[in-house]
Amino acid sequence: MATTTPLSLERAARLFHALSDEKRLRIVEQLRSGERCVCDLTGALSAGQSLLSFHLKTLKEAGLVTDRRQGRWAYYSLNPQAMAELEELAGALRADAEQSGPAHCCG
Amino acid sequence: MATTTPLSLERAARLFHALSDEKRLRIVEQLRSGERCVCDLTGALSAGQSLLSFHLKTLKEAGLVTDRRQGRWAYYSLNPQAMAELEELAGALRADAEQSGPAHCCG
DNA sequence: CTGACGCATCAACGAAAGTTGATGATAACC
DNA sequence: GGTTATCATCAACTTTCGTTGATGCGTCAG
Repeated sequence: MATTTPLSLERAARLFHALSDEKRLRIVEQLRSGERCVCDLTGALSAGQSLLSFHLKTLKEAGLVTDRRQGRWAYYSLNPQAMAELEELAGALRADAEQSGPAHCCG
Repeated sequence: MATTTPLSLERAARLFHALSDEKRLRIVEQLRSGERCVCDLTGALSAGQSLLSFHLKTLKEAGLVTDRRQGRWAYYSLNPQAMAELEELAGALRADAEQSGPAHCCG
């Protein structure tokens, strides 16, 4: 069996928080099909450029996206490693196979 | 190929938000090994009873946990269905296999 | 019936997050 | 060199969230 990763709750909270906003999820949805520049995203989400920068920064600080500068454009794309980490995390939160019964309360 | 689920971003944001707090993650961690009453959790997290009720309500409203009343105790446990939904969601957010290339910006 | 226990709910507060508009930095175009 | 386009950053504001202590409700024990 694979040794379960340390499962840092602080890290987990950061990842989940970055995905806890609908606009950021829409950004991720856009990036699934490849990298996008900010101006593309403002169009797709019909949101202000300033707001997009804010959300992209949040996603970037969580490690979920990476950015690449080319000319005057900034291209953002998903970080596959972080997405894998997320999926692994979701699996790690599931209930144990062996339950410890209803248990005597406040023991 | 499997048809991708509707993937409601509103629902996804709700789930992720419920898990975006470290204390709530600690609650989930506790519940992985079976149901617990509130007084057990206050001990495990060394947090006030009022605060626990607040976080448990957040988790419950997101559908991640269920509660059962017995006598004067309230037992909380994980909702396996929601945990599965979470894992499925994490998988659905990964990048597509076929990328649409760097793309011409602002097309 | 009375008092103690377990829990939810409420009000109040401070902290953090989301939003908007303005400003500034860098790169391209004329 | 001056102008325009793309994007990041900042200040200011509003909303939401997390936290605490007090209050209320139901349940068990004496």
